Amino acid sequence: MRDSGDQDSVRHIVRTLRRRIVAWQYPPQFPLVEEALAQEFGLSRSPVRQALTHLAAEGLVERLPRRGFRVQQLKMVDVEDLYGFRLALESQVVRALASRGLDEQTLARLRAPWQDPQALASEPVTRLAELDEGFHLGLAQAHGNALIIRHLEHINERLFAFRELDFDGNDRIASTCAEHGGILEAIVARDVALACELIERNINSGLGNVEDALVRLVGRSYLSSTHPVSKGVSP
Amino acid sequence: MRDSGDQDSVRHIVRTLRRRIVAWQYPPQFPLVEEALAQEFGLSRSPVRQALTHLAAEGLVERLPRRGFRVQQLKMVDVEDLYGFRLALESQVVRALASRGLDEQTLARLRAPWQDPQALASEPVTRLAELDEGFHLGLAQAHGNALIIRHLEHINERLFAFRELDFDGNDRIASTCAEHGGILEAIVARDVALACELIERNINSGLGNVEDALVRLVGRSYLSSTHPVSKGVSP
DNA sequence: ATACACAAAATTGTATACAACGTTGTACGC
DNA sequence: GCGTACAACGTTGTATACAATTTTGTGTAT
Repeated sequence: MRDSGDQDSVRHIVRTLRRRIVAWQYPPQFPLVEEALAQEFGLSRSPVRQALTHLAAEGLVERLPRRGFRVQQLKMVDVEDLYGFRLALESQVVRALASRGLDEQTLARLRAPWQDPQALASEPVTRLAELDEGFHLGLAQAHGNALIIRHLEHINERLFAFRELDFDGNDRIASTCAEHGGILEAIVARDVALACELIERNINSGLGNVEDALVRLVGRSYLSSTHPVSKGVSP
Repeated sequence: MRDSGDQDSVRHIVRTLRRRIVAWQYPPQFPLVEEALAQEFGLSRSPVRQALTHLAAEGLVERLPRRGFRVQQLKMVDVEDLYGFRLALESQVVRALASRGLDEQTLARLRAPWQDPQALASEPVTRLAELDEGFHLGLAQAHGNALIIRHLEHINERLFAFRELDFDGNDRIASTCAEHGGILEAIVARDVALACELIERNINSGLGNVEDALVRLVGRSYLSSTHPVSKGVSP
């Protein structure tokens, strides 16, 4: 019976810790002590240390020279940077697709889930978030740049805790359908500028929703540090 | 006398190995054996292993489950993906800058090195590559997205071996001056579409040059898309 | 009470030991 | 000669030990 995995327990630790961190199961700045984690996973410090090194390279934890690893707190400015990064990648994808076209089959596959807003209304929020991720990732896969695809996946993982906030309001479903449909239309019409404009609006509305939802949900206290969550109250 | 560094030997190993790998001092697929590296650096396997884990996360080496680390070969398709990735980031940067403007001071600093093509002609190629990197990074810093900045820096490191190939031809200097000047002009004129178009042309010409230079230098066999870099003649 | 000095505890960084696994070379059977 | 079984070797994966350093706690002097 293979207990912890036939190949690598490091991967298991990485995955588990990553899921916990992005789901905010640790408070920000929480110190991840090697020995404690080793004991919890029933392993020694060696694989734990490797996992933490990996997570540090991913940016999920920070490593202080002789003081160990701490969970990296996502500040509001980080969320904004992530969305800006995502916007850069996706607008490039959409621009390229609009300029070189999209085959029927891919188009149909991307369009399918967003044809019927009525049906989507009864889906659970998690499912909506998955479909949304699938749409954006599908565009990137149609584009084909492996690096961009990988980074988009990573962004999705990093924003895991926020993905459901995007679909908070009910009217968000209808507008998402409209936006996705519009983007595909613009691509098919080979209208580069329009497609770019629409994806930008789509992503920015997502960011706006997340920001609003955050302020509403957790208040300004949780994510504040350098840049407070609030958009407006500067001295 | 601090021998290997006051804080972390891992960083030293990472930096050293990274420099070697991007400078092609190892043949592709070269196996990086922990014990051998440990002996070379005068350390034990633990820090070496951490360094390799880090490099694997960066994509510079690949890790085979129970068979260790090997240097990841840059195939032509990877170079293309890197340039595509870079294009995504930079065109977003330029678009944002063009739509919100650029202050005089930054503008002057970015423009300065490219005013006088004559003077540049006498600079060594390495210096030209540095200036070029400085221009593109400067734009990103003016934009301000920390993630984008970090990724651009990483791309530059990854493409280290190619950076001088870009300035192979002599007329490349003049055209680079023209292109950079044009980009800044478009930003100042708030012409988003033009700025985007120009940065795309600039980056793509860079990719083209690198591809041409590669084919000229090492032959098409070296970096062929599917094939690993094997110096030996294939059957 | 506060500040400083110093010792004790906790934690990281590194080294080493050992077991599990993969690879390679060789001998044997066909 | 060719293919397979098996042993010897090399390498990774994990555990553990020890040293260096930071943090914490305590006692004393001001």
